[in-house]
Amino acid sequence: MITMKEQVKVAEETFKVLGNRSRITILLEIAEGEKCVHEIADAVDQSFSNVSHHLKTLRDTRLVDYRKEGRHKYYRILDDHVLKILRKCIDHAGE
Amino acid sequence: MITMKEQVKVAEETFKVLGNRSRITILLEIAEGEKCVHEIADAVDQSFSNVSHHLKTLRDTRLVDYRKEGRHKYYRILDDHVLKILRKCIDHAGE
DNA sequence: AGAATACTTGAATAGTTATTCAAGTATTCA
DNA sequence: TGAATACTTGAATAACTATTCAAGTATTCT
Repeated sequence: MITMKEQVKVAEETFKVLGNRSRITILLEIAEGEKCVHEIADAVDQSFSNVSHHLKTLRDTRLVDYRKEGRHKYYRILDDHVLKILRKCIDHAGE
Repeated sequence: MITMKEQVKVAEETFKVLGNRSRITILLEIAEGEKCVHEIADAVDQSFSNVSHHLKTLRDTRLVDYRKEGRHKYYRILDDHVLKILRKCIDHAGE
């Protein structure tokens, strides 16, 4: 049984992760279809290394996942619910 | 017409505000019904001043609003949509 | 008017986070 | 095996954020 306090903590962490423009952009990019790291870095126009760091954050919070193929890692959304929340918030911003 | 980039920026700001345990707790507290600052401070067990600072952040992002009555300020939720998103995320955390 | 209550604000500081750079690992290809 | 590609990681640092403390404003009460 998870307590309310723990739930709030998890929610806080999720919002912290979403509260960053680079990570939002990365998530929206991956949501289009799985992409490898340099494709993501190109799309979001950020350094390779920085994107890799953000991907680690997104992995650690189980928002994304990847599939290894040769020397590439194809990232994809793992938490559809959080993606929905992200999209809702973006839509809400456009009112 | 608001651009996608601007929408992402607004969403980022909203998530930043939500990505803090004190502010989440304050929002949930106010959502129960309007409360004045010292009631909120008692309920969330934080210093008066700190709560006031957080309320400023919540006001600035138009998530809360207040009604003045004598020397009290009764705070209430202004953005129900964001409250819904918060609740969804908390519920999601409890799975 | 003066004291008390309710709240805000600004400055200081301690802690956190984002970004860059340089070095590391893993896999493929010649 | 060695070079190249794809990605990760750690350390350094710069920027940002949360919290506290002290001082400020506004309103009420006597």
